[in-house]
Amino acid sequence: MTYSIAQAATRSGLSIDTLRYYERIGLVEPPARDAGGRRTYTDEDLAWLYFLTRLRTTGMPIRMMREYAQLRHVGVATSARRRRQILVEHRAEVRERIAELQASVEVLDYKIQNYEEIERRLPRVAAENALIEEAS
Amino acid sequence: MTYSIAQAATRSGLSIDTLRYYERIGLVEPPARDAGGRRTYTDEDLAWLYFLTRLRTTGMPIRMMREYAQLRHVGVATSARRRRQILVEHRAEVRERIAELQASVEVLDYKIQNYEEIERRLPRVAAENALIEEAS
DNA sequence: ATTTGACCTGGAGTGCACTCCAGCTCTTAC
DNA sequence: GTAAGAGCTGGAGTGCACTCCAGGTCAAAT
Repeated sequence: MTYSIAQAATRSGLSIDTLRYYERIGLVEPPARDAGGRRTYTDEDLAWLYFLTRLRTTGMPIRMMREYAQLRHVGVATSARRRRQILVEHRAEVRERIAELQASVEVLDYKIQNYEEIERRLPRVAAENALIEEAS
Repeated sequence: MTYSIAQAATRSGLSIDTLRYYERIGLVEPPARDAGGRRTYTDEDLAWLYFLTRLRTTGMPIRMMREYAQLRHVGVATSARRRRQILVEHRAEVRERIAELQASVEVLDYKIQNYEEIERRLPRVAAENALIEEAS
């Protein structure tokens, strides 16, 4: 089973242009072509695209994805360690990022609570609010 | 107590250029100036900068931060509701983002485990690895 | 008095990750 | 056999969020 570029785009959630762009910059190996010169993506290609979208979701910069991508082609024995290392380091960064976001959610919670208090008082007293506002 | 732009930069974690940039685009009110025309930041200014960095951390686009920033200056009564709404919506997005990242961490965990298995086998059999690799 | 260093302004430049375009070819349906 | 539609290429353009720069002012230290 193979897929046209349009199908690959739909299934991967990337745009057709992005697919070609990723190929240009060496993030994906050029897929096979059909008789008319059109790209044909395999399930394996799609699996790699899926993994790339996961890495992208986590904010991994393209140049790092490219390093990883290119290690795939130098052979397992020589690069498995390095690839694992990249993922382990990146996972640590993602975990930090999650912690940062959780801290930010707490700040948002606090601010939102503050506004709720303001709104509860608003119908009654308007002058007070400047003070409440300042304290937030 | 007031702070020079260099001090404000250090304390907020933003660069001097970014501080001036934020002012230009209306994210922060122009701070007071000293006799020589230099910016002097108050603790209140710094508190706002801190909150901005929290919003930035969560990936809020600058145009939304600006909408929020500008609502601060139209008065509490008229904008508290809208501001709360912005924060509530944004908090929902941040929570979604956290979930996405957690899903990605799981994918990373899986891949990393796979590499660990490969590495355990590597010293013994090299030919096997291509197969193991495929399966990942 | 002059040198040093921080700060000022308006505007240009940068890096990233796409996204769009013109002009072309190739297949498919009528 | 021709018209429509999908895909092709190389290259230009976009939006975001800064970041840097030239040329100037101002205040404190020597």
